Amino acid sequence: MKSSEWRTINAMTDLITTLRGRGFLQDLTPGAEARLAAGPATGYVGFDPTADSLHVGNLVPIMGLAWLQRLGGTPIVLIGGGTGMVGDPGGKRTERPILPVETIDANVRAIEGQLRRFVAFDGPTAARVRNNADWLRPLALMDFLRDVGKHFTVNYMLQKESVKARMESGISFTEFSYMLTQAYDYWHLYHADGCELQMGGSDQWGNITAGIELIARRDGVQVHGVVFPLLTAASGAKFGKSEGGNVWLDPARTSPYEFHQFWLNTDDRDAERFLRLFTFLPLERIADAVRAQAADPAGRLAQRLLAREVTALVHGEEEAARAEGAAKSIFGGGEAADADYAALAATMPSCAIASSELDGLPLVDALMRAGLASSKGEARRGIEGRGYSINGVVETDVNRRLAPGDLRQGRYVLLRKGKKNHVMVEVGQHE
RNA sequence: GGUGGGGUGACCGAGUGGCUAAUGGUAGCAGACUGUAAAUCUGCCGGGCUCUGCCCUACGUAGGUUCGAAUCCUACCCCCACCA
Repeated sequence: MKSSEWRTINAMTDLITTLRGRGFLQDLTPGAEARLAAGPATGYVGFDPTADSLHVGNLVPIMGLAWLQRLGGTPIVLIGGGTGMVGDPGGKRTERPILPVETIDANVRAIEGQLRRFVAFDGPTAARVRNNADWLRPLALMDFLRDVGKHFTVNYMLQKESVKARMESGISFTEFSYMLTQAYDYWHLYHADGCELQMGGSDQWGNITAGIELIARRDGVQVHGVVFPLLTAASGAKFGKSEGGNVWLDPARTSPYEFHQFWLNTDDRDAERFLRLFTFLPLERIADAVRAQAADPAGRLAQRLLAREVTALVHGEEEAARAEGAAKSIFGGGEAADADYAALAATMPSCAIASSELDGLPLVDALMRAGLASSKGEARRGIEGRGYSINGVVETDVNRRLAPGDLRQGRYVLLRKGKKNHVMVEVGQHE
């Protein structure tokens, strides 16, 4: 993000205006707008520590927090190290597995690191990280029942969509109680950090309002909530999936190249919406890009801009440029020039193979190693269906074996599945 | 606790003794067409192999009947509905 594009506006009233203008506002509690117009607030968003990395599906709330800070507020990142042990019934059709405590703790640390790319941890509105394990795990059951449970009727809880949706398939008492633990989080952050705003996906509405309810009852204070729309791609597919897997922020899970490709492949119908949600670009700049896109759809300028910006935001300018260069080299037509191979290897998914193994390695095995096939049978069928290529040349021989002659730059072989999935096989110097 | 219904591949959902690795739909993957888009059409879609074929695993779990079982029997586990 270029510094010229950062806009620092102090009036907090702009938060709602900005969020609304960019499509973040699904719903907000009565009074939220007036409160935010009155001055900067401290607000929080919770993240589940169910994996050791956040994924693009988490980006909307992350951007929400970032805007909060840019417009004068203090962001709190709440990591659910305690609630992660319970599991939110919202959006889930079935009971969630409960993760071991050690796993959750490790995930908490990883996620915290990733969020540092989006919010500043210094300055007068420095972001704070809180882990609800700190107050939820020591919490005694009797205290919880008295201090939190007493303020809610089961009738109220049954009204919540997240619970209603599970009345058919069943819901455990543990997950039923989830909203109370989240309500308690809000109450705790209100007291410990003066937090007056909670943001989250629209599936969090019930949990957020439960927290507001708790604070109103115990303290007679009105706090606020804002929820973001849940994203679906125009095609109806789940947002944030690619090749059947999540698109992660962790470069070790999703390479910068793949990350860039994910955004580049955005449906035309989603491009504008995504530019507003996932970049800090001024709305006028986005409108320009959309106009250019309409004039020349094949140029896909909006997607290019989106991919460039989001990749830079998550992985840095350098990685974004590298991913863009790799895309150009691979999709520019023809086989990539020899000299490009080393550069491609730096940003694309890759897999290492010992030099002693390469000669004579069956292609089907190489494809498995590269993760481009989940079984040899699948690899064989794919080859027969003209779905795989080596260094840009379609391979149709099921019994094909790799040979030193396949190496480019002495150590690279580019395997491709379909049009878009590439893995750079890199031969190790040793062994 | 009682009565009834049910547990099939990623999901939904057929299938009531051999022709069933199991109909159909969705999702996914690949091919064609394109703009690395959408829509459409085509193929694939449990795993392995010495691959016009062969072998293994699979229809909640464990046994049993049978030449042969997802299909029949027994026990157990789990889910749902109604009643208590």
